[in-house]
Amino acid sequence: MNISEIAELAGVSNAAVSRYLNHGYLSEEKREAIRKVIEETGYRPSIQAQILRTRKTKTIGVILPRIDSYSVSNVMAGIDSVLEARGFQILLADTHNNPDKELEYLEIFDHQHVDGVILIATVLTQKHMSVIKKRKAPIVVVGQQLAGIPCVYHDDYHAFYDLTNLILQKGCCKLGYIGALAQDRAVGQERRRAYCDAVKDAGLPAQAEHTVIAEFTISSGREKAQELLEAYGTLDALICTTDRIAVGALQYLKSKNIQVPRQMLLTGHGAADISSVTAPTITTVRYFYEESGEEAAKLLLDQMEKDNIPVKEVKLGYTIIENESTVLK
Amino acid sequence: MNISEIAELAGVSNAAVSRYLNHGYLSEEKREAIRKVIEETGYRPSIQAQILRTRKTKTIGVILPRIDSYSVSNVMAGIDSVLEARGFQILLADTHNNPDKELEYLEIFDHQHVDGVILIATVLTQKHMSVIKKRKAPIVVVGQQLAGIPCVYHDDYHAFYDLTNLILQKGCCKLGYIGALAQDRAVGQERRRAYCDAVKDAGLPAQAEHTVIAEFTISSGREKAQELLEAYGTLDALICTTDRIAVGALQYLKSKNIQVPRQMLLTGHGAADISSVTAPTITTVRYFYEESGEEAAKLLLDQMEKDNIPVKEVKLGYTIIENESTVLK
DNA sequence: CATTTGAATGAAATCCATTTCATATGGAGA
DNA sequence: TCTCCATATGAAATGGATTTCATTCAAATG
Repeated sequence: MNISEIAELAGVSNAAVSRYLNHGYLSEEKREAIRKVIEETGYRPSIQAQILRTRKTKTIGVILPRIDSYSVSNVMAGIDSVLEARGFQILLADTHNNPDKELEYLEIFDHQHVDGVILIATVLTQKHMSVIKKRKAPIVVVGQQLAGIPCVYHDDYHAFYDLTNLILQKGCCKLGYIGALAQDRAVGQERRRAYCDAVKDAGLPAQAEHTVIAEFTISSGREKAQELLEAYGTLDALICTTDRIAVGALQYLKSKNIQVPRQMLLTGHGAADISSVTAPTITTVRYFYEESGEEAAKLLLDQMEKDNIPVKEVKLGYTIIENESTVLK
Repeated sequence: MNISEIAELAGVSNAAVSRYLNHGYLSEEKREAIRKVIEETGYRPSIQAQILRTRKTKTIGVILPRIDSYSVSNVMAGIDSVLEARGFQILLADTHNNPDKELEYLEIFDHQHVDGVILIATVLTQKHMSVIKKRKAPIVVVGQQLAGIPCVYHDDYHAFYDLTNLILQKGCCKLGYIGALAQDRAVGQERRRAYCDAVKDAGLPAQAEHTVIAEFTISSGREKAQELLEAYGTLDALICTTDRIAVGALQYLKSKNIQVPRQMLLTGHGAADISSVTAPTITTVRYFYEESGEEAAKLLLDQMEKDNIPVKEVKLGYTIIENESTVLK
């Protein structure tokens, strides 16, 4: 069943059928005749032929570090809900945390395939920058700020500045920070910078030294908490860059009989279930992952539909959720 | 840059270039000439044109209930790792728990788009069955057994039969079960059936009555635990169909000063972090989600590559992880 | 030596829609 | 009455590959 057969059955030309499908000039009689034939035959135009001709795939490529992550899968849910409603398909590219794969997929997607790309980024190298800037198809970056590129990111700096201040206001003066690798600018650099600025602004510059780097796991949190405490002696508050790390830290503190929050305050980040079920529950920061996905999808659609619009960089807020681990009774 | 231009530059016909790309008969000289021209021009054949002609998209559609779920995103990671390695792209369809959407996407994917479909299923209606059976393109169902359809599923029955027996062997005789809606055959029906069979086989048929249905949330677990205990009096063990529900139940028990495991044993399912960070930690069942995704992808590829192969139904095992909530000191 | 057989090749058909171009018609405006 | 314009229409070109078919030539087989 192709357009020619339909045309023949309806007694019109190919062009007429195409006009029917695309709402072009067409008399009422022909329109009706074609409608009838299509209904009877159940004809559906070949998407591939349409793509070949129009170069519009109605498909968006999403490149992400790993799908089985709380934040990423939530961003994805947001992206999907917007694109789905607009009739776009999603091509998924999971890089398994391999930054080279990101560039590879960008290249694959670029090569006549998708109408736009959303890149959920963690590490952005110099090479990324140049590749991204050179592309023609619309792109939106999620999770990292990238000057001059449309992006949606979280306010890591102020989230952690506020969080650190919250701790300082409780009277703590020997803080420690468990962070992440600096390669990840948002999570590794910005959060740490906020912690350091906050303690310095509070007149406690020495505290800015008390930082270690962990992986995003419970066991790493356990190890790094130990490392931190052994290196800098007893602290009175521990700020962790993720909930998982905070849970690991809590496990270590418990094993050493250090009471939270009585002897030490503790915070995490992410507002996953995990921080609300420990004893004590852990103070954390909520980001708006799903919303960031939605926002990114909208930004992308805007770029695709209108032309000559300004580059938008969207910074999303956060909510500090204070739980038992920072509340002194 | 299209194939004709390359052909002209290399002084050969279109067909020769196509043969070069597809490893057909070609003399060494022409091969080299074409190679050179392609290298110089950076030519890449149009994927869309290839698809139009060959009807092979090198794309697999994955339909799932929601991506922001622990189990689903892990299955997805498994699917991706296999397909990625074989050069397939993944088209994602998130139904947001709407079974009608599943059929819709199946239809969309069917309409000349993907080489195969993986359906991560929760609810399978009669309509699903008939639609699935009528399809021509290969399909694999994950998470539910479907006689006569290639599928990969977890051994829900034996997992919960074993788990219930584990509890019974500890001397418990007043059990309760918090399950899920029967629409979900694997999670709702099979697990409950296993619980009921186990208590009956142990000579405690009355316990089979002690069941309620919850949603997959912590708060629902809290409510339903209350409901169960208020309806049937004090029990000595509670079997929950997910870790989240178990965590909710634990919260309720704590609020009532019922000691776990001293006064009541408690189990969950899923082996997510959440069951390993509560106090006490909760005994749970691990499924092999990522492996199920991998297996499904392999099954699909098999179907696509070989013909006339038997329908395979793959049942994957489980591991019971005994934590503090069932260990009496 | 006659005859298969296999490798090598290009012209043309094919996949299936959209779009351009040329042409026709009826009505509005000058 | 003469333009001009919007509507209506189909033939043919287009997008860019793969595949069939016919043909050639050389080597292998009997």
